[in-house]
This record gives sequence, structure tokens and C-alpha cells, in this order.
Amino acid sequence: MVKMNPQPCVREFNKLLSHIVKLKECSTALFLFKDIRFLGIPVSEYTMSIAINSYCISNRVDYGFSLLGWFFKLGYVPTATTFSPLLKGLFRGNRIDEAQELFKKIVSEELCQLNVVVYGTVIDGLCKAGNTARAFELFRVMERGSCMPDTYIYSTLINGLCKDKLIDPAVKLFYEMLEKGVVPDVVTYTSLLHGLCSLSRLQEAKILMKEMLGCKVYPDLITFNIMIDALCKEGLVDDAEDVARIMIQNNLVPDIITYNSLMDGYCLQSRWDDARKIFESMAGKRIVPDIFSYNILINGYCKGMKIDYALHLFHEMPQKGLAPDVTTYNTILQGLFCDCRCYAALELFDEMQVVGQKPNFFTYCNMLDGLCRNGHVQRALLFLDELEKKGLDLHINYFNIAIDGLCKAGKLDNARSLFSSLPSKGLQPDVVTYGAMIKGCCQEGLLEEAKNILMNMKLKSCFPNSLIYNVIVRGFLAKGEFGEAAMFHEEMVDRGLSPDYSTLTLLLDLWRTRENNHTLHNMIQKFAPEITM
DNA sequence: TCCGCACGGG
Repeated sequence: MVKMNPQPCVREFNKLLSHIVKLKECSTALFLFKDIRFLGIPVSEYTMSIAINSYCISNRVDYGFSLLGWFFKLGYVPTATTFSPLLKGLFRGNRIDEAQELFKKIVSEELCQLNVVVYGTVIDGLCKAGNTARAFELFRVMERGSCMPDTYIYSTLINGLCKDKLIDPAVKLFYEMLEKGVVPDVVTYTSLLHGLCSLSRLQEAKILMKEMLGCKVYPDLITFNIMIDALCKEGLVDDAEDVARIMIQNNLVPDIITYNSLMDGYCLQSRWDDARKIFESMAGKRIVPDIFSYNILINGYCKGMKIDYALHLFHEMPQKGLAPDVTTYNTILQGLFCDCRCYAALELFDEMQVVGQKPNFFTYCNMLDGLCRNGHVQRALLFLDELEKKGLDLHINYFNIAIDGLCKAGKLDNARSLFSSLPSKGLQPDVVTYGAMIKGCCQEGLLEEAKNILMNMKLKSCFPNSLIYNVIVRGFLAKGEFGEAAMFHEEMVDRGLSPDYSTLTLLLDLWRTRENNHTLHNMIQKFAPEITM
């Protein structure tokens, strides 16, 4: 184009750049943009907007803003198209406050006419930042103004509500949309379907799917992937395979996500050979297994105690041009610990750092838990000390694991001192911490101490869960203190919690030998009246 | 010729 005579007009250059961006080749687009500038080829505000968008998509929002400065200098008037990529880029970079500031500035200084896309960008950004309530407010502002919400806006909000597990408000909004005459599209339905599936409400998802077909909105690849994944997660991997076949009959081509979901589904059912078959069949479909595929299969093998298969895949990754990521390492670490290969795990932990994979929260949890479970509680405490010395963000979970490990190892004294050191580290015990301590005390028969901890946690507005009540009730039952047991049993029931299987078993065992005991009789009657009748 | 919505792993 540069060498052509006469040179193509700026519109032709813009079209080319725009297509390149749509192909997700932003770096190429930006390279060409720089070339265009260098060669002195004239640009327009469109060219500039395309470049701003490319920078924002490539997570270089600040370059986008410097281009915006240039944009103003050239005397161009920005439009919604200029600002929405910048807003989106700020949200994507987790710069929520700056995004909201920019939006306010656009409104107050009337930098451009707000349109449905700008609103959509901000609403989506707020939803993804976890502020669905604020997104909803903005939606209501729109409704009162002249820029009416369209399908995109409704879909964005419905999706945001679904992600917050607020499926019923999402459905309500869906009907509101229908009443207002805004027509839902495949994305709207897919968002709702995903919301229902994520709450295991598959029957309702099926009904909605029928409604969708009735409205002549047809599921696409993403819709099918969501349904397949949901069936797999419910353990219905054979049904998922059926859905995949229906998908193919409808001329849709399963992609890497489809296959990865199916592999995960098979692994969940311990059908490793079937999972492996999928993995190997991908090559014939010209689909290259990605890091997800490896992590899923490695996880499957680890859970199935086939750690050597997992290690084999792990070592195969670099040969396939894939670098194991922190999830891969975490999965393998867990697998090694499950196989009692602590030494190998410790080595791998060092190795991951050498190759530049930074351990994360899960890595540390895995390490602490793995060491404790293999009888290396002291080593775990040392590990915890090292974390502290490194100045890393300490998380209460790390201490929960250590305290639980100490209790299980019969080192209640050490657990107590670790527990009481928490405030000095700026950490608040949570329900799990208290639970571990209470369980530890009950195991040693120290019921009074357990009671005190229970009282303290309630004073701190940390409410005991059913695990804690069960432990205490069993503790008192085992000691023959039926009155105390009944009191905590009552409290548990009042809080809507129920005794678990092992508590009930213990109750029944005791009652069988002391059939005339009224306290036991009453406790059993609350949950298994048919037994005492 | 430029901008906004849905899917997978520990």
C-alpha cells in the first residue's frame, strides 16, 4: 500500500489496521501504526482511535492516554469510541477508581456524548470488579435518561448477577427485559444458563434451553461448552459426550475447551483411560493440547494416585513447548505429598522458583499440609517461619494448617502457643482456626478448655459451624456427660445445624446400652424419631 | 474505517 501510486486513502489504511486488531494481532497493528507515522502517511481520528484501542487491549493503557493527548493536540474531537477502550483498559488493569474518575470526568466536562457502549463498558467493568450494585445504579440512571439499555447492557448485568450467584434477580431482570421489548440474544441466554449450571440447577437450564430454541435463538460453541462442562461437573460425562455429538450434528466444531471439559469430566469419574483417549484424539482433530489440558490430566492422575503418569506428562510439557505454570507445580506437589514423596516435593518447590514460577497461596498451603500429613510437623513450622522471615503476606490458612497438624500430632501445647501468637502477627483466627483448637482439646479430653474457646469465638462474633458442634457433642458424649452434650446439641439444632453421621452413630451406640436414658432418647428423637419409636 | 456482553485447570 505504501508503494502504490497513487497511495490508498487513509480509510484503506484504517480498514487494514482495524482488521488486524480484530485478528487479535495488536502488536502488529501498533507496529504498522508506527510505520505509518514514520513514513509520514496521513492519519485520521479513526486511525488514532484504532491505535488507542490496540494499546488498551495490550494492557498498555498509559500509552493509550498519551495518544489521547496527541489526539487533542491535533485538534480532533474525541467521541465515545475514543473513550470506551480507555475505560475498558483501566477496568481490565484493575484500576477501578481511575476508570470511575474518567467516567465522571467525561460526564461532568461533557468530553463526549455518552452512548450505550460507554455505559456498557462501565457497567461491565463494575460487575467484573465485584461492584454489581453500583453497576445496577448506573443501569437505572440510563433508564431514566435518553440512552436506553439494549441487549448488551441487559446481558452484561444478567451475567454479572449470575457470577454473584444471584440467579433469581438475574431471571427477574431477564423478564423485565422481555417486557421492555429488548430482545435477548444467544449471550443473554448463555449467561443465564451458565448461572443456573453453576448452582447445579440443570433441570431449569434444560427448560430455559427449550425456551431459547422456541424463540429461535440457537446455542453456539460457548453455550454448548457450558452445558458440556456442567454435565461433566455433575458426573454425567456420558451425557456430556451425547451433547458434544449433538453439537457436531449442528455443524459446530468442538474446540480445546470442549475437549478439556470432557477430560476433566472423565478424571472426576476416575476414568483416566477415557480421559487419556480424549487427550490423544485431539491431535487427529488438529487441536493442540494446551496448558489446561496438561494440568487437567496431571491433576486426574495425581488424584488417582498415578503420580508416575503425572510426572511423565509433566516432563513431556517442555518438549511440547509448554512451560509448567504455578498450577502445574501445585498439582504435582500435592501428588507427591499424597504419595509420601516429601523429599521430591521439597526439591520441586525449590525447582519451581529456580525456573521463575513464583509460589502462590495454594503452593504454600500445599507445602504446609503435605509436610504435616507426612508427619513432618516440625518441618512445616520451620517452613512457616521462613515465610514470615521472607516478609510474605501471611494468611490465616497457613496457621490453620499448622495448628491442625500440631493437634493431630498430639502437640496441643505447641498448637496453643501458635494459636495465641496470632494477634501479634496481625492475624484474626477464623472459624477453621477455632475449630482446629476445639477439636484438638476434645481429642485430649479437655472439654472445659474446648468450651472456653467456643465461648471466646462467639464473643468475637465468629459463629461455630456444624463441625465444631459435632466435635463438642461427641466429646461430652464420650465422657458420659450427657447433660452437657444435650445442651450443645440443642444449641446446634437452634442454629439450624444437625448432627453428622458419626455423632448419630455414637448416640445410637450409647442409647442401645442405656435404653432408659431420657437425655439420649430426646437427642435421638430430634433427628431419628423412627429409631426411638 | 473506530468502542461494549457468555465457556475450561490447582
